[in-house]
Amino acid sequence: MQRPSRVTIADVAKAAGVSKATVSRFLNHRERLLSPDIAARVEAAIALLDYTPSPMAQALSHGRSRLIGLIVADITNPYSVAVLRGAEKACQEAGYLVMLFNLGNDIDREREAIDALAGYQVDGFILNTLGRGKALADAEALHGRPAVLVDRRHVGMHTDFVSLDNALAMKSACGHLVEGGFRELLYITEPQKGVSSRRERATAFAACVDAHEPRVAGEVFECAADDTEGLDAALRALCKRARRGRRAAVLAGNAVVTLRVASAMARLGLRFGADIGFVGFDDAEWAPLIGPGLSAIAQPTDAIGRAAATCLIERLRGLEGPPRQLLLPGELVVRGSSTPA
Amino acid sequence: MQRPSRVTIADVAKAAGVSKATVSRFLNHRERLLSPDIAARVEAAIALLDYTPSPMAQALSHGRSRLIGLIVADITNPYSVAVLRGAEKACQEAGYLVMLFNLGNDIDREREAIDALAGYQVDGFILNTLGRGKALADAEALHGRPAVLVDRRHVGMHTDFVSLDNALAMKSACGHLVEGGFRELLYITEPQKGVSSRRERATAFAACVDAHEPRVAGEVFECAADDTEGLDAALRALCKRARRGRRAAVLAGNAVVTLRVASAMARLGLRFGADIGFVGFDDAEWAPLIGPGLSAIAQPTDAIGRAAATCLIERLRGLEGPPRQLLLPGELVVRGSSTPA
DNA sequence: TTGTATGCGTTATCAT
DNA sequence: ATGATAACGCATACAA
Repeated sequence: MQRPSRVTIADVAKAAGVSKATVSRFLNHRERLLSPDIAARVEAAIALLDYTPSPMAQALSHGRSRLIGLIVADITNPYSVAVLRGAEKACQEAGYLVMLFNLGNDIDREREAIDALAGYQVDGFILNTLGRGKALADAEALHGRPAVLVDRRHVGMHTDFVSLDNALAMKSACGHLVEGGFRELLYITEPQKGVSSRRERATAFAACVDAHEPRVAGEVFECAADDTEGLDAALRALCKRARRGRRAAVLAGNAVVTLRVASAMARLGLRFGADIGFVGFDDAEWAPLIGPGLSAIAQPTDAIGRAAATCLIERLRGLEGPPRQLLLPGELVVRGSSTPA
Repeated sequence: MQRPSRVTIADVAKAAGVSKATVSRFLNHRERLLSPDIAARVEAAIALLDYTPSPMAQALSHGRSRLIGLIVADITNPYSVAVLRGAEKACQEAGYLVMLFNLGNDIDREREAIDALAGYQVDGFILNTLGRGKALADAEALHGRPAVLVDRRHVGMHTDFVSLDNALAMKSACGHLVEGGFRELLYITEPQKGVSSRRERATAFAACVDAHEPRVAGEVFECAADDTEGLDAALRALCKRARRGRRAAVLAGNAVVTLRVASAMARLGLRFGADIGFVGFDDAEWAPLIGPGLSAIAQPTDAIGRAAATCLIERLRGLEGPPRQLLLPGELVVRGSSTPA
C-alpha cells in the first residue's frame, strides 16, 4: 500500500529542465532574481504537475511553518469558539493555518500544549488560557516565539494583549441599570482566583458602585460551580434588600454564570425583569428566549480574534516595540430583563 | 535573534557517546535490539538534555506525523464542538494530535482543507462536513489516507461512519409524544438538500407517522434560515389542525431549528407544553431554561467523537476490512414541553 | 542569472 | 548490537 509519493520540487525541476534551486527561487523570491523565460517554464511545470510545496519540509528547512498555535482553556466556551473563528479568518487571509490545542480546563497541561505545538514549529502562539497553575506559559517556555494573550493576562508575561474593555463594559451595564431605577446591585462571578478578566470586571463593578454611592448599593458574590445553595441564598438575600423604589438587579460575569442564575431564578420562582433586573456579560443566541429576554453585553468576539491574529502576524513580520494592549468595546443589548415592566 | 536551536538527536548521540542511529533505535525500537548498558546511557543523555524528537522531522522521514486532521463544516455548531472534544481526548490518549480545520459553512472549501491538512502529512481524517459542493472529499482527494465520516455520509465514499442512530432516536421521540396524547405532529428541519442526517431523520419521522396511522397525522416543514414567515405560518396551521383530544406537537431537527421555533413561539404568543408539545434533537445547556423546559434527544457526542477517533486509529494501525458503521443511541430527556400540564 | 552542495532532524538500509 | 550513510523535501550559501 504505497502512498502515491507526492510531487516534489525535484519533479518540477526535471520537467522544467532547471535545477531545484531555481524552482525554489521561483517560489520564494519570484521576481527578485529570475529571468522571465525560465520563470515561465517553471510556472508551466508547476501548473502541469499540480505541484504544492510541502509545508513540513519548508518548516524543517527554513524554520518557518506558517502555522499558528492557538491554545484555548476550554473549547466548550462559546466565547473561545467565537474568538477562534475570528482568528482563523485573519490567519487564513494571511496564509497561516491555525493549530488548535484545547486544554479542557486542565490548567496543568498548558506547558504540554506549548511544547507539542512548538514541536510542530508553530511560528507563534495565541493564548486564551489561565496563565496560572504549575505549568503556565512564561516567556522562556515559548521557545522564543512571539505570543499574544486573549482575554486573560498572565503574570510576568509582557506580550501583546487583546480583550474586551471590561471597565467600559461594566460601566455601561451598571449605568443602564441605575438609570432604570435599580439600586441594589449584585455582581455574580465565577471564582476570581487568578483570572485577570474576572478580577477586572469585579474591580470595575466596585468602582461603578462607588461612583453612584450612596444612591446605589452593590455586592459581589463568587459562585462556585457546585454551590447552588449559596447562589439561591444570595438571590434571596438580594430580594430581601430590595424595597419599593430600590429595585434589585443581578449582573452576571459571563454566560456560564448567566445560565446558573437562570436556573436559580426558575428554582426560586423569580421572574427576570419583574422581580429582579438582569444584565449579563456575553450575548448568547439563547439570551432573547429566556424569560422576557436577557439583556447582555455582547463582546466583539470576531474582532478580538482578528485583532489577536493580526497582532501576532505583525510581530512575525518583524514588528518591534513594547507590548501593545487592545481593549475593544462591547455593546449593551437591552432586552426585557432590565426594563421595568 | 537566533532561535535557541533545539536539542537534536545528534546532541544526544554525542553526549551518550554513541551514534545517531542508536539513539533513534532507543526511541523507536526500545527493547528490541539494544544492549542494556547502552540503552541506559542513551536514556540518561536524553534526560540530561531534555531532548524531544521533532515531529516535523519524523514526519518528513518516516512518513507519519501522528497528526489527525479534523474538518468541521461549522465550528459554531455545539454538536461539532462536543464531537471534537471526544475525538481529541481519544487522540491524545493514543498519542495523536488533532489539527482542526473549520470550513465556516463554506462547502466549496472542503477540498482546500483536505489539501492543507494533507500538506502537513496528517495520517488520517475525521470529516464532519456536507460532502457535497464542487469540492467534496472523494476517496482520491484524500491522498490515500484513511478517513472516518461523522454524522454526515458522503455520496460515493465508503469509509467508516459514526453517527447517532437517527431512526431509533426519532422513534423514541415520536413514541413519547404519541403516548402523551399528541396526535398532530410537525417535524421541522433545516433544508434537507443532500445532508444525509437530515434526510434520515425526516424519513424516520415519516415512517413513525405511518406506523401510528390513522391515529396520528404528521407533516414535514423545511425551514430556511430567513423564512420566519413560513415558520410562523406552519405553526399557526398546526394549531388550527389541533382539536380537543388531538393535541399538536413540534419535533425540531436540531438545536438551530429549536432556537428558531422558540423565537416563533414567543412571536406568536404560544406556550410550550400548554399550547404545543415539543421535542428537539440536541440537548443544549439552555434547553431546561426555555419555557417549562424543552424536551430533547441528547446525542452521545462524546462517545461519537471517541468512536470516530478510535475507528480511525485502528485503521492507521493497519486494520483492514469493509467500512464499518457505528450508530450510537441517543437519550430522550423529558421536560415540561412534552408533558401535558 | 543559474547550478552545486550542504543542512534541517529523523528514520532506515546497509555494513561491520 | 552498533555505526556510517542515504534518503525525506526544501532553502540557501556559495560557486560559476
